[in-house]
Amino acid sequence: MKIKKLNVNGEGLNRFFGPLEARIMDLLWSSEGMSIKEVQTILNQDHPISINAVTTVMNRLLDKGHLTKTLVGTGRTQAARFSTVQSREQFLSEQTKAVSQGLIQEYGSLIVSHMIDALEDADQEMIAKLERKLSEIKKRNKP
Amino acid sequence: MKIKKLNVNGEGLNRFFGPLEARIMDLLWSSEGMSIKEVQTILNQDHPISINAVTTVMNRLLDKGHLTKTLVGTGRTQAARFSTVQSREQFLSEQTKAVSQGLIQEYGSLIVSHMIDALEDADQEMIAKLERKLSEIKKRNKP
DNA sequence: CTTATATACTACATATTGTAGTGTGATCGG
DNA sequence: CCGATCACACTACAATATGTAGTATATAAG
Repeated sequence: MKIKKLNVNGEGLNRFFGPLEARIMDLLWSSEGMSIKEVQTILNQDHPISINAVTTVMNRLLDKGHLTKTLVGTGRTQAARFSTVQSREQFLSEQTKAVSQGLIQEYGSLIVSHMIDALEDADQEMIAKLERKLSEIKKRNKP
Repeated sequence: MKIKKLNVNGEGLNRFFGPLEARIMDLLWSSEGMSIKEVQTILNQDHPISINAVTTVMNRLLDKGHLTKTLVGTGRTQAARFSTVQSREQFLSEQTKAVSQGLIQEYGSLIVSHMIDALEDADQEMIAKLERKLSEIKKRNKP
């Protein structure tokens, strides 16, 4: 359930998945589980996609441990529901944590500097949050 | 000269390059340029590697813009020197900056939190640096 | 029993990376 | 001056990841 490669470009889930994989995960995170057919129907509204393509990719996500499958009914009425294993929040948290830890360990102050630079253009909120966290750490480390 | 994928696992240059690519870049960054043969000779001391493998990978790094080639002499005495385009520092700075910016833009406070958590176990020095940077930003933003 | 449906299995295309075989041009030794 | 040798290029192949599609299977409806 851990991603190996991070797409440096690309937005949102595309950082962790291929384009089709990302759209599928997105749909499943926005629902309480869907059948392959349901996923295909929705994706097909954007641009034509075969049910086979969707099936393969969903099974791959299953193999990788990102999805689980629950069989409901049999045969023609069988509508296996695919659901995500982690919530979107859990997933993003886990992945970004792994990336963060790796980068900090590896590149330390270099990353911190860049992060700060990136923060300058960003939210005041975030900077405030950073300050609070910092003072927490200080309190904890040298009491 | 921008890396597309970041290997979430792996150490050092292996985050940005494949294993062989990384070893080659490392050698070239530790020298003032080397010929293919020189690189192969050194790599071959660790484990056997053909000059062809080295040649191909170095030419790929050339194609990607990570290396430059300067021809010296001709024929059998021709020893094309391959050198890095950027210094290791420039390269790492550029790449980590790209990654940082992307992550901050995309995941904002989530990344900040994880960074901070990762920092807790890390250097006091770095935390101090972070504080200084923070107060700089504050001064600049609300004077 | 035939057919439609939901899904699986298999196969193929592209990109990336590591590896190796063969080809080419030039110089050196005899 | 001709063949061996060297440095390098070009091409090809394997493995992996991802997107796509053809065919097969199981089952329920009629």
